[in-house]
Amino acid sequence: MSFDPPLLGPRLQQIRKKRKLTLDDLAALSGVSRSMLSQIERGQTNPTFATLWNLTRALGLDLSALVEGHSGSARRAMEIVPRHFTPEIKSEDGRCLLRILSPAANSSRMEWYELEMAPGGALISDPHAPGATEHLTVLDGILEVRSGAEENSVGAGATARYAVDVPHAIHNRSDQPARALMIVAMADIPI
Amino acid sequence: MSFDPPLLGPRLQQIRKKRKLTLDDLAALSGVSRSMLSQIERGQTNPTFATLWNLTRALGLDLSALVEGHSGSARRAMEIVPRHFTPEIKSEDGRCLLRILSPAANSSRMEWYELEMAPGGALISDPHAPGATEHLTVLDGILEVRSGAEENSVGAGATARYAVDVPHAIHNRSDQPARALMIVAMADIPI
DNA sequence: ACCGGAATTCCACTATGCTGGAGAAAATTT
DNA sequence: AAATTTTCTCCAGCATAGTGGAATTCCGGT
Repeated sequence: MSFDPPLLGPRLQQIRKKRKLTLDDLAALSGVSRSMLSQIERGQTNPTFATLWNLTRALGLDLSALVEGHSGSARRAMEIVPRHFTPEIKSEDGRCLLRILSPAANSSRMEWYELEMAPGGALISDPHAPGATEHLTVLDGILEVRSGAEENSVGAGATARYAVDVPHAIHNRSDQPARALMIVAMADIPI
Repeated sequence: MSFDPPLLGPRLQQIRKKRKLTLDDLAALSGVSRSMLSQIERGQTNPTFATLWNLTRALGLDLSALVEGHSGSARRAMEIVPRHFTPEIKSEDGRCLLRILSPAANSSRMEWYELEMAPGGALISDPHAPGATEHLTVLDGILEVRSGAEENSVGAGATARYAVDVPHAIHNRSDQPARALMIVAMADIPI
């Protein structure tokens, strides 16, 4: 017994064009030849797993994203939350500032914050619920991020994804202030 | 650039044996030859998409189940995504840069980005799925945000929350570059 | 309309994915 | 223990995945 695989081409081409990438651009990003990309998009070949893997990694997609579509529901106008209305959490020593960016009436399982940390600052946390993860993108400066026993240095533009159902911490051990976006997800998002 | 694909074999064999299937059984179920199944399990070949599709359909699995698998194995504590591995979307005129911060294997209904927009830049979008909302926090500069017929100016530190299941746009009409964090939620988060 | 450059498709070649049958290894039965 | 059956791996051959370079098509400017 065998099953007809769905078309990958149209979706791949849609994504590529949406990102304003040429076949050459994507070839350079993914290590898959221009010819092969063209053949995939036109449904003229059946790519191997390694080729698909390279493609999805380069495009920052999940494998299934090339196979499926999306879905969602409804909403309204616009709310502006001025800076001084944005809730803030400050550490005792004043070196850490967490600004709560997610909405107060937040029914999702995610929260997001802007973190500002002066030199010598630290954010030390106990374990959250099982399965919880954190995604920290450093916008400026350098931060050390620890999850359990593992610690890494994260520079500007880089993103750390780590478990926070274990003790975790963020330190600014440099002599420059740092700024970061912190997303906390309650068990929905695998690393 | 290319990426090493993860091993499929161990997971596939694990599933097959757990279900008490021989290679012959699975070959009949999936239409993939015994030899090929054996080669896949031993990591001796790189299967095509059609072969993988047949396998996952026959086993009643999602594609990603063969990749992520190992649900019982030790989870990695932290992943670091360096800056240059962060997928980017650039506008034609080069004035807008979107960096995709959310993870590739994103099973949540949210995506998040960092947006950089030079003076004169614009991000004009068609409606997303019904119910989708966007949460834009301006880090630096000033941006004009439009949702449907409503438009507002958003300064540094402020957050705009608005519907994106209508035509929407972001403009930088100032003479300074702007930077912002953009969270896109598929219907989970009310404004 | 013409032109030049960019983007995509075509082409021919090599490497390998995939097969069915044979043989080897493993498991079960006598 | 030997014989038999089941399961898996090896083998050789065909089809095609994937490539780099050439040719064609597309697109914007004049």
